[in-house]
This record gives sequence, C-alpha cells and structure tokens, in this order.
Amino acid sequence: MNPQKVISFETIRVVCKNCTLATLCLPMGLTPEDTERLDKIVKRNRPLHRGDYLFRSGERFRSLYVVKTGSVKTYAPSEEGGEQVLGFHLPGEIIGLDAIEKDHHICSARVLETSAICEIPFNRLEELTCCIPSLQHQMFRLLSKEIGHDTDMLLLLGKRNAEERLATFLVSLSRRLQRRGLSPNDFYLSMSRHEIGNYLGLAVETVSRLFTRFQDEGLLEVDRKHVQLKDLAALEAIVNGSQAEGDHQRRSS
Amino acid sequence: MNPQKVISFETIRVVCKNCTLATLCLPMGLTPEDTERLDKIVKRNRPLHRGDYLFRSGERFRSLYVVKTGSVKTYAPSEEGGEQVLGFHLPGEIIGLDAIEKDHHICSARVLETSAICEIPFNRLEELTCCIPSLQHQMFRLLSKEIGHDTDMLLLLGKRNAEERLATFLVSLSRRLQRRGLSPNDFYLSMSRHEIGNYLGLAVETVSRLFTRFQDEGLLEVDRKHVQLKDLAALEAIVNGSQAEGDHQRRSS
DNA sequence: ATCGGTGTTTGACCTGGATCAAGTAAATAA
DNA sequence: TTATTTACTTGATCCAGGTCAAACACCGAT
Repeated sequence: MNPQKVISFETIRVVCKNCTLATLCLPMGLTPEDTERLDKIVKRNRPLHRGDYLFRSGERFRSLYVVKTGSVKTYAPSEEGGEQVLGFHLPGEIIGLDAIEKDHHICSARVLETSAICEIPFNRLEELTCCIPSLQHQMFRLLSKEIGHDTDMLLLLGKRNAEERLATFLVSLSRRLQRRGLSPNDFYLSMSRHEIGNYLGLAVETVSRLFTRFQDEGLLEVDRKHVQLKDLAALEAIVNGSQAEGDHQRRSS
Repeated sequence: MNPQKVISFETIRVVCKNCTLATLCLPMGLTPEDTERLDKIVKRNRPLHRGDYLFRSGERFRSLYVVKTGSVKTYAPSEEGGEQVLGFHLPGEIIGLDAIEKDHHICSARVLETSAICEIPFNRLEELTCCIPSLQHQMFRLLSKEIGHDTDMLLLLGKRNAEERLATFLVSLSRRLQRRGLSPNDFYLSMSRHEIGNYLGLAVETVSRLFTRFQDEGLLEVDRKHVQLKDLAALEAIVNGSQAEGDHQRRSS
C-alpha cells in the first residue's frame, strides 16, 4: 500500500445523500431510502473541462445530466454556425429534459468551466419513477419548472428592452448563486459577453455598453468576468420597474 | 318521455375511445383498457364561449385542460393590464402543465371561440400515471414537448425579424390545422391582429403591414379573419430561408 | 519577451420596427 | 335605421439597438 495515498474520488464515495445540492436537485423531498435507490443509478464521471460536450444536438437521448459543480450552457445550433443560447446551468440544475419527447437531443450542452456532472440514465430513472410516486411527482415538477422558466424568458425577449434584459439576467443569476450558498453580489461570470448577448437577444456591443452604463450609474462594478453588484435594489427596480411606469414598449399591450 | 327528445350530450357519451383526437392527445399510445381508465377521470363540461376563462393566473392548480373543439389562448398577465400571449391552443393540445411546479397557475387561459374543453383532475391523473407506465411516459413526453416548443419560440423572439416571425406563425398554424384534418391553406383566425402581435413580440401595425405585404407579394390572400395561403413554399422559405443566406441579424451569431 | 488570436470596449452611423396619428370598416348597441 | 365602439389599416416620424470599424487588453503559444 502506498503510504502517500491521498483522498481520491475512489475513497470518498460521493452519494446523493451527502451532496450539498440534495435540496435543490432531484432527491428533493425524497425519503433517505428512496434517495439511496436513486443514488444507485447515478453515474459520476470524471470532471469535464471548458468546451467539453455533455451532448450534441441530434444525438440519441439516453441520460439526463445534473450540474454538480461548475456551469454549463445549452444552445440550439442552427445550421450554418449560428446558435441560440438557451440557458446557463448552475449546480443542482437538470439538463436534457427537452430531449424526452423526440428521443433525440434538440440542443447541445457544453461546460463553461471545469465541471463535475452527474449522469442519470433516463430508462433507469423511469423504472424508479414508476414505483416511487414522490419521485414521479418531483420529475413532473422539474419539467413544469422548466416550462415556467421558458415562459419567463419569452416575456423577457418579447416585451423587455435591453436594459431590463441585462438587469434581469444579473438579478436572476445573483439569486441563483445565493440559493447555492455563494455571494449574491460578488461573483465571476463563466460565460462571455457574446454568450450573454446571444442568450438575451442582444448584440455583444449592447451588452458591453450596458455593463459600462450600469457601472457609471453605480449599480455595479465590473472588471472583465468579475462582477460586483453594488445596488441590487436598483437593479431589481429596473427588472420590474419599467413595467410599473406607464407601459412603454407597446409591443406588449 | 318527450317524443321530441333529440340527441343530446347526455345520450351520446363522449369517450376518449371515440374521440378523433385520440392520436394527438393524452391517450396516444395507450391500450384500449388504459384509455378507458383514463377516460373515467376526464370531466367534460358544457361548452365555453369567447372570453370565458379556463383558469386565471394565481388560481390554485387542480386540473389540466385539453381543447376538444375550438381554440384557447394562454397569456401571462403582468400587473397593470399588460400581458404576454404565450400560446394559441388547438384541439388535442394540453393546457396547464406550467402550473404543476408552483401548484398555482402562472398564466391565464381563455377561449377564443365557442369551445369544448376536457378537464383532467391532476391528482387523479397522477394516481394513474403511477400504475400505467406508458401513461407516465406519455406525460413526460408531453411536458418535454412543451419545453421544446418554448425553445422554438425563444429562437423566434431572440433571432428572427418581423417577417420571419409572422411567416413562422402562419406555417406552424397551417401544419397544426392539417394534422387535425383541416385545410392547411384556407382557414379562419380565431385571434385578433393584436393578439398575434403580442404573441410574436410585434406591434399590431407591424402585423397588419406584413399581412398586406404578404398579400401584395402573392403569398396569401387575407380578408379580415379569413386567410388563404397561396404559396406555402415561399412562406416556408422565409421561415428557414433568411438564416441560410449569410446570417444577418447579428444578435444571433 | 514577443506574437497572434480572441474577447471586450468605444465611437459613428443606420435601419427595422415602434410610436403617433388619422382614417376606414365591421360589430354591437340603441 | 343610426350611433358607438372596437378592430384593422395606412402613412409619417422617430429611436433603440443593430451594424460597421477600430482600438485595446488579455491569454496562450512560440
């Protein structure tokens, strides 16, 4: 035996039960026994690195993926190189739900930074959901939540101006980080300005200009990927403020 | 006994088994026996009329709804009167899936014309999905399909210009009507220009101008609610054409 | 340290579609 | 029937944000 042997992935069995994400992730609301059954089907592969794919658009659907650490972007590639970024996914968030219907992935997913990802083979999961009603219900809830989130995005893209979009993005990110025990007002972006713009339906230049403007207005400090929100209240006011004052942007109604 | 008694809702028992929508709707892929079990929990209320609500945003979630005949719009009301139309629903389409997560409706649904609606109490449905694996799978598929549709809409709102949006709307509507055995190129719109614009993130005026332009270009004939698509191929070319030629609208990438 | 290459910022300009303003036609009420 | 409201169309104008261009800063590779 090597006396220098250090703690490794092999010796620490990472299980759902010990996972800090248990309250955000699939096991939410399951009994310890049911969590254990779920745990048995989860595959924990070695960490992926920036740019690695979880899956590509068009591939056969086999598994759902959950971010354990790091972050992932999903995007719909449209032929000749163009793409629409669909989401940025933080620890505890499930990826691949949109593939169930067609049995093929309709978007691609790649990690934005070194990330640990849990893989959940879907056919195994369906065996469990059949006999664990609370897990089935949790799956329904997660699928429904995804729909609700998409609804929010439709509203953002359909009715909000550039300023409101970026503010919404930042406030939403801040809240999600906070829920994961991280600082809500001091964080590093793992995605580029370009990806943010793509996600929000804006040109890179617009995103850049808005960051500058928000900084000039004292709402935040930004230095490359490093963002510090200085006035979250003001950002939140932008998010649901402009709607309060007299309904500009008549696209809406 | 009244000799004049005519065929009524009471005498013709409408059941899923006889429903022409069986291949589009929840029973898709179920055995006749399972369809019968599903049928037992479906409530068929009397027809609703233009403007009637299926449910309102904020209400407790109890049931899913399926359009049997007619059409329904869903929309997210945002405080002071504004709204974002989320979708127009045709026969066989399920409404209310977004409410599962929060156990409250996050959007409102009202019928656009006289419509028959099937109501499916969700707690009863969950009892069935637990013991009918194919029904559970079908529910997962339907939820996933909704996510996929929202993804398409995000792409539409994030990356397409006004012309592409209206063309996409018309082509999509045409296909959905065709799948229901109706004419794909001669139909009546059950929604107003205003609602179309709201749905597509455009001003009413823009929608109106585009209809006029499409008509001038010979793509369609339009007379108020009555639309005849004259050149579906050209419309489809617009839908996935502009993307092919050199990636304008750099918002995308 | 130097050299690309890529991501970001900033300025100048332009345009698609929103907004504003009438006018017209259909639907509903009286 | 006529009055009133609501939906739709069309024209004129404006502007948020896209596009183009250039400079700059960082990062990995030689």
